Amino acid sequence: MTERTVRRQARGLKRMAEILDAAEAVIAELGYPDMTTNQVAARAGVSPGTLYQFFRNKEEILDGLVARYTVDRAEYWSARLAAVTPGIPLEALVGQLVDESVRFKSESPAYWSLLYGTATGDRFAAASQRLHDDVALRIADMLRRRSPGLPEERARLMGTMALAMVKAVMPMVTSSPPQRSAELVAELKHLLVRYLG
Amino acid sequence: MTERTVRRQARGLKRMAEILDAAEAVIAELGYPDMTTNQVAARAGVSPGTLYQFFRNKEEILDGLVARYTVDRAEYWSARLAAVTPGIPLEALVGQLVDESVRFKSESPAYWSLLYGTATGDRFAAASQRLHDDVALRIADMLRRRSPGLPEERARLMGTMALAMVKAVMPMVTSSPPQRSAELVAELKHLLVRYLG
DNA sequence: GACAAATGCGAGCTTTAACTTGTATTTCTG
DNA sequence: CAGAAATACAAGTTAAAGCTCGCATTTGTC
Repeated sequence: MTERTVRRQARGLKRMAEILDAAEAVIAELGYPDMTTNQVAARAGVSPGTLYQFFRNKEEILDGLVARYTVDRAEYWSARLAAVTPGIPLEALVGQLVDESVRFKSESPAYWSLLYGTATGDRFAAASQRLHDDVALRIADMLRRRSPGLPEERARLMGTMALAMVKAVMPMVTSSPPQRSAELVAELKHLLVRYLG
Repeated sequence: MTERTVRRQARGLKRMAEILDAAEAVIAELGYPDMTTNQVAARAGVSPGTLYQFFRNKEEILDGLVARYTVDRAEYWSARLAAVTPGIPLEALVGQLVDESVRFKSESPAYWSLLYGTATGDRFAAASQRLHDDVALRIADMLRRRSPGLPEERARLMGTMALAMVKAVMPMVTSSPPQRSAELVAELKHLLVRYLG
């Protein structure tokens, strides 16, 4: 009833990370809706009971993953942002960021799988919405660094749109043969340059 | 074993349409994964057994919906395509088509819910892939009508990209307050004009 | 070293949703 | 009209998946 907070030991925190790793792998393969908690437990090398020691239900696993991603991505984009020299040509900037997105997608397919969720339950939608807003804001920051005159409102809108473009093309990129894939990436860069320029 | 084909009577065809209507409504509310066949049957005013008289399993309902949509959309776009005068300014063309997409989306949310499926099982992905390709081809046709010099390959790529852009912005449009929604639509048109021009 | 709390197990409970089955009724065809 | 095929019903079966429970083991603290 009174919802005590549990004092986690080092072992417990490690287990939680292992369970999240397992969930990430399963989501990458099957997507969140088809992920089963027993699968995750088995993959993490623990029993179902142990899983529920750390996560009260399936949705809390999702929350944990999203939280971890958010932190990781914040660090990643901060580093990227700092490395951007203000005078870099737009072509080069877009080229780099798109390439990195493609690379990241192939490394962390679960992240994208979450980013697409729209019609899969409220909690799920809310989680991916948070991720989306976070990334869009970081893109807006970057744009304003490059063009200090850009109004904040406009930068946000452009960030949102740019992210939407990348999101839209990404699944086609990863599910196509290499040549078509390269075509799509090139076209996406071209599109973004025209839009942002 | 030998998979007989059933001779449908008029009543049966009508029932099938009613069941698909019900499925469409449920998908619009909950999405395909959370749709239950019992729900669909209840909404259609038939028993579960009757539903399974016409659809062997849940996926076949999806197939039926997609088939119906494909036919409907083919007719719709054919009519649109014929109405396009070759000399129309790009702004007007894009403006019209985006507006119509927005209107259609608010009328048939299930269609879009299907169009987004990526990580929800093979059959589902294949179905939305078919829808996607079909629409992209029709956009490519339209572009080549306007610009006869455009190579077919290039037109297809542009059609695919343009559809992806619309797809990407649409969920934000319908889940935002009217003012923001209008902003997003305007920005989408601007983006498409810059890209296609 | 002792006690409490955290961790761990895995069999099994419970619910839910896809689907079946047996039977009754309506419609088409000769 | 008669038989066959299609349509209709709803109670019931089944399997899967989320989650619980009782108990054993490990870890941290005094």
